[in-house]
Amino acid sequence: MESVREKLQIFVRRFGLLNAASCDNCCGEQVSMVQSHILFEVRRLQNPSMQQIADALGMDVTTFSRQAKTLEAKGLVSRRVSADDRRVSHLSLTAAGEDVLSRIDRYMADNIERIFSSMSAFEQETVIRSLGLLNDALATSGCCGVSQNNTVACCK
Amino acid sequence: MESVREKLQIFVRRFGLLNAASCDNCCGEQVSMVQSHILFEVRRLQNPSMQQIADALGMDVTTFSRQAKTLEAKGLVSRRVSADDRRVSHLSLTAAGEDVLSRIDRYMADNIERIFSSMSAFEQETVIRSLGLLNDALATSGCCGVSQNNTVACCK
DNA sequence: ACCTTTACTTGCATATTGCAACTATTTTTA
DNA sequence: TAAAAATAGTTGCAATATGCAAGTAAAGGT
Repeated sequence: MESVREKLQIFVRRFGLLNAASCDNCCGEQVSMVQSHILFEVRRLQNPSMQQIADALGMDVTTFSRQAKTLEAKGLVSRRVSADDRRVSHLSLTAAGEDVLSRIDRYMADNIERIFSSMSAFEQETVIRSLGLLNDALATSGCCGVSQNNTVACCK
Repeated sequence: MESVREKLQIFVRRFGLLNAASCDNCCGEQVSMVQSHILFEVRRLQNPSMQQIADALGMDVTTFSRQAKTLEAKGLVSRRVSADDRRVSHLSLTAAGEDVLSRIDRYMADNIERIFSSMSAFEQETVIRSLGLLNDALATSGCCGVSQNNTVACCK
């Protein structure tokens, strides 16, 4: 029998690969997979600081700093120093950045649609509800991305 | 409203982080995250060839070759040349490898239990069934890990 | 004013990755 | 059956990603 862990592991891996394929196929050399995750989060959390994004992605701020610089150089994000606190920089998508991200969106949406198309309407709804449940449970349990000092890395 | 894509993306990222934490927390310097995925697959596909594992993980064979060498050097997997075809090497877990993997298993199982504990029995069952549905749908759709030449990378 | 904390950046050393090119072993084919 | 093509896996190499330690600069606390 397949364990829950196994199901999760395999699902996550497959979706990760889909994600990678998405970067490759619709914006080729433009962005790497981490970079597409960054674009995704910049849009999701509106006007986030560097630290916020790094936390959301569970990545080291120093690594993030460099990736942000790269994305800025590519003209996909822009940076604005906060008026309140001049230490913090807020990132936002440029028009080009939004464009890249929406191409990725479209690719993912197509694939998700194809994936879901093999299910009945009822199944689809069940699956979507389950994903919501899982996300809530993950956020509540606070056990993802917990580092040794017990700081939660990602579950905002 | 949160889109399905958003739900999936976030869930996958969180689980990925949990996975990373799992490597860190229970076998620290021992194995990286990709390496734990490799151990996982070596066990799952019994006596797989190099190519098979690389395919399952959607990774380049050359990268895999090096990772395999590292894991062998660490004494976590062992390699046996096939009798049928002396080009292929089959990998298997050593006792040490099984040990590491089962520590990761335990860590993951604990976390998964904690995550699921906030749900009702009914919800748990729904979620687990949904994961099965999703995996089947992903495998059927053949859209994960499809590279430019249309070869499916992972959905065996 | 001084000390501490916070946000972010850089130096450095290491690890990961993919492509092209290589060896070794089948398999095909002419 | 000998030569050609395909397959499994390995290296060279150059690019990229990563994390830690140490730095700068700006707030905040006392």
